[in-house]
Order: sequence, then structure tokens, then C-alpha cells
Amino acid sequence: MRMSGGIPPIGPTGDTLAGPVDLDVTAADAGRRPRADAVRNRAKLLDAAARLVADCGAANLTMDAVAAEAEVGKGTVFRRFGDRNGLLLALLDHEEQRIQEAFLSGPPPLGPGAPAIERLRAFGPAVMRHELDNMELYLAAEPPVERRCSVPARGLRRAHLMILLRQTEATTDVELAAETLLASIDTPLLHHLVEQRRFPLARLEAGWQDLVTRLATPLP
Amino acid sequence: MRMSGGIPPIGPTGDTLAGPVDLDVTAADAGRRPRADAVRNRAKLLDAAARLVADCGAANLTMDAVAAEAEVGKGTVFRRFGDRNGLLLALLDHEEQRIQEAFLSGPPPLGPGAPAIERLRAFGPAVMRHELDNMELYLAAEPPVERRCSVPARGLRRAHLMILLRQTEATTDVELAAETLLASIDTPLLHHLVEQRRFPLARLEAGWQDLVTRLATPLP
DNA sequence: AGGGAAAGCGGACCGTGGTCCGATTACGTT
DNA sequence: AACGTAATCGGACCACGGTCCGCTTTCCCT
Repeated sequence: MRMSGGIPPIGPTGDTLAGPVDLDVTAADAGRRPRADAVRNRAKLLDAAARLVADCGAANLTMDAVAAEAEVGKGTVFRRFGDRNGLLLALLDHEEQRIQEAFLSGPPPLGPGAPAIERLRAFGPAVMRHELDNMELYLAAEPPVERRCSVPARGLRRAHLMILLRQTEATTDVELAAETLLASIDTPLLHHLVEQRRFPLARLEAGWQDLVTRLATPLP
Repeated sequence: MRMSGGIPPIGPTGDTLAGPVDLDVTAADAGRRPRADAVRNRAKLLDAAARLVADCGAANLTMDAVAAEAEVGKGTVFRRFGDRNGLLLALLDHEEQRIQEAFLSGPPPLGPGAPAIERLRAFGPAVMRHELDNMELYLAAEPPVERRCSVPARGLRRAHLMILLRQTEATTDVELAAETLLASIDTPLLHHLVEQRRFPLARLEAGWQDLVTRLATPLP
């Protein structure tokens, strides 16, 4: 069960942090223990939202409906999650943590234990599969354009890629390379290629391998 | 002056088309000559919208305000441009055409006349500068997530890059390479890097050159 | 246990995007 | 020039996201 904490603070992205720890969206923090009813309501809301997403689709989720389904005032929904995006992000949080654990501390070659280049190669396919599995939610939970690239989850992936890239013989601008890699598997693009243009997943995976190779190989 | 034509049809992307011609958003087509008042209103609306954007900012542009400023009914605004996004796209159309002409038929090295690799190298900086110059509008006019990658302007850029890539000694999946290149200079990312993370433009340009080199060079 | 104050709650309220349909106007035809 | 028709116009109307503020609940402290 997750604690509450008011509006999610869009914290600065710890760029050089390497540790495996990271909490993300809607995370609670300091201060005192939250009130019992707040916790209860939060749970009721997440539950109601999940139910509604299940049978109306994430795109059709309305805040009014969530409040009604949870038998709670509308104001409560907004206080708990800040806005619609916050609610969707909270719904996604569980899945997001799974992929984060997978590349931060899971088994190799994705997790620690394999050489950096192998981990890089494994990263793309893992994230692609993960995003395809939760495509609907990821698309619906896309943050507004100004925050898009500052979102904690993205910061973590960026930092992870940068660390791995530095461990290869890459000569490139590592920070930019990380951004390029991330951009090449951004959810909307993935969705477009797979759903609308019918690219087979294998092709995308091969493309990722190729890109990693090219970025991690010193130019002649 | 551009003719009207009701809701902009999100046409399929002509993937292999090479010609220099291309009309984009809100383009009109077949049928009969549009009514005089329709043309007049369209002009009044675009004018009013431009005025409002100029002093309230594109992000704060409301459809009601545009209708009022143009002294026209609200319904008219929506019939002419389909939705808010369509209006913004129409506002951007003029600028968009300028950059399109620049890489389709302008002077080298961006336009025809230079070797493909040089044109590729010139493409990134040109588009970056262009998007930075019109950042506000481009951000405000971002299409909803489902259409994002199917938008005509993007199709044209993709086709252009694919043609150039094929003329190099690249061995990669050319279609994916084009997507990667496009993704690396997507407007929101550009905005994030330049405005929020203070990357100097020169660094981004160098990154583009590097990426082009790596993608267009056969692997050893 | 009791009291006080902060945190939480709820739903009325507002602004905005988008739809709809009866009234109006322009255009081709006779 | 007059007419019929189809496209256009306009603003009332709806749904949804988000805010606000007076009332209620919970928790800490003595």
C-alpha cells in the first residue's frame, strides 16, 4: 500500500545518481503519517479507477466517473492525485516499478552482472515489450508536453543508459546518445510503428541492437 | 491565400513519393469553388488567431476568444478548422511550408545539388533552428498522441530522410534510421534540452552530425 | 479522555473544447 | 430576375477537467 502525499512534486532529475533505489510518480515523503481516511480513500480510488479502465478503456476514464465509482467527492480525487495525469501515472506505477527493478537489479543480461554492452542491448527489447504490454495506459498517461521529458521515470532511464554507455568504449556525447536511444523507443512512436505501420517486433529489436552497436562503437 | 475544405483529412502518408510537391495540413481539394463568405471568414479567423497568439501566447489561445475576435460564431471556427489543433496547424502552415521548400528545393547543402550525406548533415540543424524559432506554436500545435506520427509533415520528413539515406552507403534498416533521426530532434525533446537543460545549440548540432555519420557508415 | 487545530472532504461552480440544429445566405439554373 | 437548394452560419448546449471553500474528521498533546 502506498502512502499519500498531496500533489506529486515534479522533482529535479538526479542525473548522476547511480544507486538502484528510486521511487517515482505520486511518491509520498516526509512529514507525518497520513490520515487513515486519506489512505482508505486513496485505495478506493485506485481500485475504482482500475475497474473503470478495465471496462471503459483508459482513454475514456473521466474523473467524475472515478469519484462516483469510489463513492467519494470529486475534490478528493484531485487532492489525492493532482490531476488526471497523476491518477493515470499512479495506476501505472506498479508496472513501472517492475520494469525499473528488472533493469536496476534483475537478472542479467538486463540487470547487473552482464557487460555494459549486453545490458544496453537487452534494455531496448525489454522496455519495448513492457510498453507494448501496457500500451493503453502509457498512451493515456502521457504527461503534458512541457513535463514530457522531465518525468522521473524518464530521468531514471536516462541515467541508467548514461552509466552503461560510459562503461563502453563509446566516444560520443553520452548524454545525447542516451536521449537518442530513449527517443527511438518512445511510446507513441512504438505504438505508431507496431499498430499502425505493422512493423514486426523483431525488426524493431534488430533496429535497437544496430543503434546500440553504432553508438557504442568508436568511429574509425 | 489558401482555400478551405472542411475538416482536414488525415491522409495516408505517401511513403515512397519523391517529388518536391506537398501540401499539408488543412489542405483543400476537389469539389466546387468554396463560398465567398467561407473564404472571408477563414481569413478573418486566421488573422484574429494570429493576433491573439501574438499577445496572449499560443498556449492560452481559446476557441471562444478567436470566434469573438473574428466577430464570427463559434461553430464557424470549428467547421473551418475541425478542432483547436487544426487551427494551430493552419497558423503554422506558412512556416512549415518554408522549411519544406528549403529542404525540398532550396539551395544546397540543404536542398538538391549537394551529395546526400551533406544534405543529411544539413537537415538536422536546419530543422532544429526552424523549430526553435517557432517553438511556441509547434508545442501548442502538437497533435493528440494517436495522430502524432501520422501527421503529413512528419511523413514528408521521413520520406525525405529515407531517400537521402538510401543514397548513402548505409547498410541499416533505412526506414527505422529515418525514424530515429526524426525522433532525435522531436520538438518537445529539443525544447527540453535547450530550454530546460540549457544544452547549447552547437552541442545538439554536433550530436546530429555524429548520429548521421554513425547511421550512414557501414559497420566494420 | 478531552480539546484544539490541521488535514481531509465534498460538491457547487467555472472555463474550455466540441456538437447540433434551426435560421440564413450564397450560388447555379431557368 | 427570381427561385430552389445546399452549404454556411451562429450561438445555445453538453461533457469534462480543474478550483474553491465551508463543514467534518482524524490525530496529537496534555
